[in-house]
Amino acid sequence: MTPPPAKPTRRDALDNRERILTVARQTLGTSGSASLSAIARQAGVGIGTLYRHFPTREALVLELYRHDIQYLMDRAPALLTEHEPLVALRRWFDEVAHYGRLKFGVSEVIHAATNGGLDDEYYEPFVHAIGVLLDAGAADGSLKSGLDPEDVLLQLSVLWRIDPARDGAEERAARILALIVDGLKA
Amino acid sequence: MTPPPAKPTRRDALDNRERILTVARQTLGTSGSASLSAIARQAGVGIGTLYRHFPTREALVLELYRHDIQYLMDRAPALLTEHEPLVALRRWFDEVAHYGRLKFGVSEVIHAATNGGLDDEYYEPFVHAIGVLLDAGAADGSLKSGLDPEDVLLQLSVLWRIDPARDGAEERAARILALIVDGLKA
DNA sequence: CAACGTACCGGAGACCCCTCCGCTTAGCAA
DNA sequence: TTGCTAAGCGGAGGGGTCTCCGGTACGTTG
Repeated sequence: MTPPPAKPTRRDALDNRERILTVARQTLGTSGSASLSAIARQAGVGIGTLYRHFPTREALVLELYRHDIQYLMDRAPALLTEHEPLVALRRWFDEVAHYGRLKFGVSEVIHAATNGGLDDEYYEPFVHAIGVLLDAGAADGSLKSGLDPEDVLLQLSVLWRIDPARDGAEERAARILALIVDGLKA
Repeated sequence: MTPPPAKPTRRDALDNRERILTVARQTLGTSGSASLSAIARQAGVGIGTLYRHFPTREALVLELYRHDIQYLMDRAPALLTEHEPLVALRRWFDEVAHYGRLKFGVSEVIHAATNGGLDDEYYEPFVHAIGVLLDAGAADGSLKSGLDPEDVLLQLSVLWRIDPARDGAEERAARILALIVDGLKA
């Protein structure tokens, strides 16, 4: 989670970047699905400008939620200081699931991220956070050892495929998390 | 897995349908990503005609693999006659994973199917097949009881997100399947 | 303060998805 | 055979994504 990639130096460029982010926060934050062309129009910039600043839709959304994601990643070690590894793991999963359900759009993005196609500026910290939890669990014998964090992240990505609008979405997420955790236990 | 939905009655309609499927089998079957407009053009029909016959891209692909999918679904009860439930479950998972890795495009489709948005003509049999396996496992005590087949299908859908081109794709699929099965055990 | 190089702008354009609706024609009925 | 009619055709059109490159203006340098 390094600073924003290749911050523009010129003033107008920075202004544009901010305007785009402001508009995106409103539209993407609420609807979840808004055309990039519409965002560019509302922000008063050309479509080309938007794409230069944020090469993909994911890049834009990730930038919106940069801080939140950072927070989630930091929670992994924090939870480990408060709970036993197994509990910490489960709590962290819950928090991730809960967050993904709130902020529409993040789901799609993390989904994309787990595909590996994304710049791993976001992928790697995610894998790292999981790795920390898995290591702790392996150390105290509650989890299998030798687990691959990427495998687990992939399993987690299923959460984003639960339609939050449908009834019982939350329960389903909880059930699946329980299954995943059971599979990881030693 | 009922007969094709709403078979057209007129001859020209049927001809068009077949020509579309023939072209699709070649293009989608090999590349996996081909524009529907290109398929329509190659098949010598208007884009509107293609969309009338196959309302979505998934509908088209699913039609291509109808028989294969049917075969997979039938394998579930068949495996149960040859193996203990737990083994049958694992074997069936393997077959599904293996098949999905071969036929490019199926992945996307089942992925979409698991979203529920799809006509459940395909979704339901899938859930049913899993249900049969889960029931057998619950009956002999090797699996948890009360498992929701839809949950399991959702977990399985993660398989389609493993890039088959990347190294170690097969191993990763196997690892994840093992984790899933472990999570289902009693 | 002028002038210049380049970082950045912005929209036209290529391509795609999907819908809608006026036109065509297959197949039936007289 | 000759209508007739609705099932079916097909492409124009609206909206979207993403690229590319001629033009603009920022900030620096003399």
